Formats: sequence, C-alpha cells, structure tokens
Amino acid sequence: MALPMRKSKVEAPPACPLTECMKLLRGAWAPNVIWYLSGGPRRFGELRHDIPRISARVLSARLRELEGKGVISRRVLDSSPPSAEYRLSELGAELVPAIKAIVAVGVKLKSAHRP
Amino acid sequence: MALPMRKSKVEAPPACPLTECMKLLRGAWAPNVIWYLSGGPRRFGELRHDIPRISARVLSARLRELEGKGVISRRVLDSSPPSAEYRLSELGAELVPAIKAIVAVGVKLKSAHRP
DNA sequence: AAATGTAGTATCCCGCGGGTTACTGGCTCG
DNA sequence: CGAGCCAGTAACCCGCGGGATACTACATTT
Repeated sequence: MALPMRKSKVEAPPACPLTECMKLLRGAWAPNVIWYLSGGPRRFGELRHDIPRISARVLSARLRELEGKGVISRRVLDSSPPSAEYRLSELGAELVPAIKAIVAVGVKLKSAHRP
Repeated sequence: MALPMRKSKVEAPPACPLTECMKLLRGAWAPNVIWYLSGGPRRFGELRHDIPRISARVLSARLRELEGKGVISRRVLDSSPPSAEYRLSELGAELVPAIKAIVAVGVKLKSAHRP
C-alpha cells in the first residue's frame, strides 16, 4: 500500500503577512497592553493596575518596544511628579480589530466552559 | 503644578479573555500552523514545506501541543511509509477569524511600505 | 516628619523555547 | 544495489525574555 503521493503542487495559502503582524504582538503582555490602551490613553500606573501580574520592568520594556515599533506614542506630562501617558498610534489602532477577534474567541472559550 | 490625580476609578476594559485565547496561539509558529491548516488538512512534510524556516523538531512539538489543546487533530494514514494528516478541530476553526484579522493587518503593513 | 504615589531603572537570576545536527526504518524509484 | 523520501525522535546548547527585588527623586497628603 503505497503513499498517496500528493502532488507537491498542493497549493498553500498565500505567503504569510501573518509573521509581519505577529512581530508587533510579540512578547508577553504586548497584546494586553494594546487591548487596554484601546479604551483610551492611559498612564503607566494605570496599566500596571490593569494588568496586575505584569512587573514594572517588563511593562516598561514592552512600552518602549511598542513605541519603537510605532504602535503607541508616549507623552510626558510636565506635572510635578512627571507622569507619562500612552496612547495607540494609528498603526496601533489598526491592530485593535485583530485583538478584538482574539478576545472574541477567548470569550467563547470561557462561556463554553472547557476544562 | 500638581499631578492631574485621576480617580483610581478609571474604568478598565473588562477583564481579559485575551490571555485565555493567547494561550492557544503561544509558541513560535503556532499561528502559522493554524493558518496553513485553515486551507484544509495537511501532512507533516507539507507543513514543513509551507513554513520553510521551521525545524522538524519544533514543528513536531507545536503539533503535539496544539493537538493536546484540542486545536488540531492528527490522523495516521496506514500507508506504507506511514504518513500523518493534521486538520483543524472545531475549536481550531474558531481561531481562524482571529488569525485572519491578524493576517489582514499584516497585509496592510506590507502594502503600506514601512521600513 | 513621615508616608504615599508618580514613573521608571538597575541588577541578578533562571527556565524553556527554539535552532542544529544526527539517527531510525520501511518503502519505492532509478 | 543504493539513493531518497516519509515522519518523526534524541541529544545538546544557548540566548533572551521575563520574574523578583531594590532603589531614585520629587511633591503632595496626613
């Protein structure tokens, strides 16, 4: 019984821009940060509060990284304890639908109680 | 000039099912595997061919992991060189829209030539 | 005066995820 | 008779991403 030798022609879905986009979502918590920023601009401490299990170190790193990639922008408010405000850039906003799709699946998963 | 003391009440977007879903997409190449399987069932070697830069080791690990999570199913064909066929489960199919959203962003990124 | 809150940075440590290379064992094709 | 393809597995190494903890500097609050 021989191998059902498929033609190597089996067409694959087009090449992946997937990877291109995933680069922006890479790193732990990156999607969460974007998600929470999708509700409007937020400050460092607020994000820490939003995502309780993230450490300041990592949050900082992630914000810098996302800023570097042009996903978010950082604005320093010159108040006495200088505070910073982060918001999604246009590029960042484009990611939101994707994040929403992911969240939607997450919701389904939770409602359908899977062990 | 004092801090614009926001009330700690700043409402955060609802808690994140995001993380729940991301668990399924974790690991390098996992989204790619799902993406390529969304075109229909595929065999190990085909996937290797689809995703040229993945190593057999990692592809194998990823497939096992996804199978364990119920995202894909594995069927061994009893042909002489026994071959295996992978396909998305129902759960896996639910992920496709999310992946598509991600891909869509990727496409935009590539068309808008960002350096 | 002391405590609290603001936005981080500095340091250290560590696990594991991923890359690389090598190997199996049956089958078929040249 | 080899060579090559199929679907993996085994063993080894290594980088870096992430967790924990500690510390700064200033201003307002108590």
